[in-house]
Amino acid sequence: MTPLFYKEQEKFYVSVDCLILGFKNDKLYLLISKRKFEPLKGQDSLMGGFVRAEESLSETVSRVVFEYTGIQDVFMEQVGAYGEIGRDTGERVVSLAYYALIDIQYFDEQLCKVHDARWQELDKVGDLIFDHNQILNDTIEILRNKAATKPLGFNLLPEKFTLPQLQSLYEAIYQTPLDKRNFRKKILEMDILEKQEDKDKSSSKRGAFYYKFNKEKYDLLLQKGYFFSL
Amino acid sequence: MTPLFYKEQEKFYVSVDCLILGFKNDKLYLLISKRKFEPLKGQDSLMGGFVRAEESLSETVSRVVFEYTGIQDVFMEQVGAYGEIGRDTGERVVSLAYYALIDIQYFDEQLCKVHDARWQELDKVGDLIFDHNQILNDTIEILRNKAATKPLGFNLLPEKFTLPQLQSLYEAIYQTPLDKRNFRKKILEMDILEKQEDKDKSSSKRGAFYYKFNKEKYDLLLQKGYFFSL
DNA sequence: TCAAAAGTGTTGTATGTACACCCATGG
DNA sequence: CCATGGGTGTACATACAACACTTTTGA
Repeated sequence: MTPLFYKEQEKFYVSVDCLILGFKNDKLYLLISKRKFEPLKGQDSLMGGFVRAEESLSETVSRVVFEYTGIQDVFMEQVGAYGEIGRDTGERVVSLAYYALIDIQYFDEQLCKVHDARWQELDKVGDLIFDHNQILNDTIEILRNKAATKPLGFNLLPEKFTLPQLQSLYEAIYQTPLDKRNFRKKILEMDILEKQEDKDKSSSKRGAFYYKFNKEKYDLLLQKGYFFSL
Repeated sequence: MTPLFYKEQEKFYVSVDCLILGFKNDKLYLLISKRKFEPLKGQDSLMGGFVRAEESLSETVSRVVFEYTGIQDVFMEQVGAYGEIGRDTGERVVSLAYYALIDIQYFDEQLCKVHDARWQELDKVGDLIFDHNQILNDTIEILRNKAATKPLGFNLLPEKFTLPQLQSLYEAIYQTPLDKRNFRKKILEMDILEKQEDKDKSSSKRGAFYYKFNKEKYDLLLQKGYFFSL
């Protein structure tokens, strides 16, 4: 069955490393865990898993994300492939990195104990194993570029969110303060948000109106050659 | 030596697929070849090769690019990983795609016969095997985005080039005509080109001055927070 | 009543875009 | 001497950046 030419080739372990990102308290957090096996057992690590024969790469990512968060159908994108010979000090492993953006309210806190995991502020992540810090840096760069031209951010927020929340999310992504009036003007002009009638009173006495992202409107605008930009 | 946990995992064939791009006659060309082995022997395909145990991924790419072009030290970047289960109809192969930008004057034409390869206009590439058309589309999108913010284009030109040449290159990348005066103003304002004293008279009687890209100047400007944009 | 966060417009500046003519030269 | 591609500047429109006060309401 397998053509001869293939049989002469080497085979490799293939894994995925997942950068699971969440947003709370106006800050971005990365889920990291203590590695469960040798080498470097007990060190901080991204969430990972080996690809199985019956899985596509994205299925592996979905499995890993579900295993560590309890959430399914999350937004994810590929960061890249990492294949230096000595990157994994155990064996040669080619790793495909993906980031996943989750709505942290659905995160199953129990799993932190199960996996010895924790949420770490994105800009305070310390040393990770192997090339995971490199992967993280690459991810942050990609995330910043993508967030400016694609409406990724909404994946990190609940279905209903306020404009101050949305603004602080983008401030966290870009690590820079944004002007409130300019931000609101720009996002509202895009006409992809729907104002709700109720308010979030959890962070002020006056309360801030909830909004919803309208994906249908956004997709329609896309077809008309419209480009998101924040 | 190999930790136990690894041994329980599956291994996979890992290959690289290279999108080798060149620029001539004011057009972008992709190098494609007839596949040399089954399945789909004889069909149009990207340049590819299996990763070897003693090679990093980028070493594999360098080897493949050299094998098919005779050129070393080319500019290359990763496009992504392609790992659907049935993407390669022979066996399961996880493929890492890279694009390489070459100065086509150094291309070894002999190799076309050796590998049954040819240069195909980028916007006239027909059906390729497996998911190679998908990979090509992804590459074009990445290339367009990168070319707008990084000085990639110079990798496709000789060391000395003219502004009309450079403009037609960017027109080929973006598939849109650019205004001559605006283009020249913008690129010259950046102060990363060095005007030479001699002219290229091959395409006009008057002749167009040669310019060189000054990488040192560019790197210096980068440190000062400068951003390339075309 | 007051502290704390939500909400609201205008103006100047910079950047991008559109546009037409003269120049140099080889044949 | 003329056809061909190379080279040049300005005016207008649009997008971006800076900036301060009023509103609401629970404690």
